[in-house]
Amino acid sequence: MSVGSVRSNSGKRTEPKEKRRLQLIQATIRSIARHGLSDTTVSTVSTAAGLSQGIINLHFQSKEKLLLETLAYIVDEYKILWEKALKEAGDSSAERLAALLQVDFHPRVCDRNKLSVWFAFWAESKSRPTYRKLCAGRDKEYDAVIFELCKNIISEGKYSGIDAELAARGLSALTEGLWLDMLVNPRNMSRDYARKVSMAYLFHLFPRHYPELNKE
Amino acid sequence: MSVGSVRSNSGKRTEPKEKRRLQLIQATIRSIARHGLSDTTVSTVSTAAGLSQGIINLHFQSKEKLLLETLAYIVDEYKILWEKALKEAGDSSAERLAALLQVDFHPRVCDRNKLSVWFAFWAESKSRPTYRKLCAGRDKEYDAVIFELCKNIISEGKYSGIDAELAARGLSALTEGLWLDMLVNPRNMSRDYARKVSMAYLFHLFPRHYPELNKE
DNA sequence: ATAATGAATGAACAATCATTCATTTACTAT
DNA sequence: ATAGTAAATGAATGATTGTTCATTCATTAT
Repeated sequence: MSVGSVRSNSGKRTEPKEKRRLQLIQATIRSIARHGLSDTTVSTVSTAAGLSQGIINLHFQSKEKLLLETLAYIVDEYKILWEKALKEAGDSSAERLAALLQVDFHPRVCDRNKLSVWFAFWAESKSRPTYRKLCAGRDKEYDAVIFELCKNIISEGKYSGIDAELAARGLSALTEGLWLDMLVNPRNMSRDYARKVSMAYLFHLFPRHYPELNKE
Repeated sequence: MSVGSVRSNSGKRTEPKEKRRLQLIQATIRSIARHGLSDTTVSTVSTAAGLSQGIINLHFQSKEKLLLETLAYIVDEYKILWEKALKEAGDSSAERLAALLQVDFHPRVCDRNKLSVWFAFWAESKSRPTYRKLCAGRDKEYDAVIFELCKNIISEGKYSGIDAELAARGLSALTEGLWLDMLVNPRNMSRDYARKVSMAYLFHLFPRHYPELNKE
């Protein structure tokens, strides 16, 4: 993924390899969003990129590999974003958990084109183990972090009657469900409202840790 | 959908029209679950049904119409299930809301093959208005009912600091997210556990209405 | 039994798809 | 400038797809 010492020569007919690959991946995202995965063909992608038919087999060996790298690109971007958020967040578990949710509703993550890609691959993950494995990496780490944070908050706040795992699983499922609503029915679910729904859940779980949420 | 006065002649080579159509719809569900929507062809469906190639264009005019009717079938089944649950439920809003969640995690709804179909069409709904419209009907009614129930429970229980719409949207998003987890990672999310996550959410929202949930 | 009906078949067809590769084009080094 | 290298093209290819339809077959009515 390193761009390295690539000279800036945008618009030229021949671009450096990594730049073309990225361009094609982004064109793939747009094509999946516009036509759906079923109707995404080599032709729709290369047209979206403004390039020729053969370009895909030149830079990726096959259409299937392009699709896999497109999924990997989105998974990677998401992971980088929330790892960065964790680094920059404060020390308290409550802050760190809130920071994670900020990422989940960040414009770069909630972009409707990218959501199309997430759900396109999730939908086919049952029949394609390769897709599932790529996504499973994300889930495992992410869920573990959220679980730890919930556990800390519960013991810090001496909350009784809250199971950390139930709360954590609920939180991550809630996020996924809100993503789906934003994808399918964007008029009824904006990014900002989704964030509010998610924060309301946090407030009801841990009222003493998120008192300010009650006033929004 | 009325089977009417159809004589039972299972196994015969020529079945009544409605029976064949249902058989093909169920084969389509299995095919989408097994191969994904992208790789579901007329051939995979007819093979899954144990019938010949031409059968699909005979009973449905095209593959596209078969897919639409398959989605409509699942949407319909779900609607019938939760309308029936509402009729049979008690009068209190708390009971009625719990009854709805029971349906959401009913084996007939959470069947992994059917979840594959839901998500396959949701994933493509952005590019196919026809799919979105079919699903939108479900969402609108369902969300309205959940919202009303939440509103009633809030006023009954004099809960302060809970916005009914935030709670309702959260509840329906949570369900969808749990469905996704059951589809993508069934080992980590069973039907029973999903139900528990969802009930825990209810308990934290309305603790005085669902005291028993805290002991499970 | 026989004829009539229509459901089911599957080979054939046209369209669409991913992939290949000989050719063209652009950039770099000398 | 020129040769050499790499990138990009797009027509051609073979495989796959949805659809059609003449034929076969099972059931029903006479």
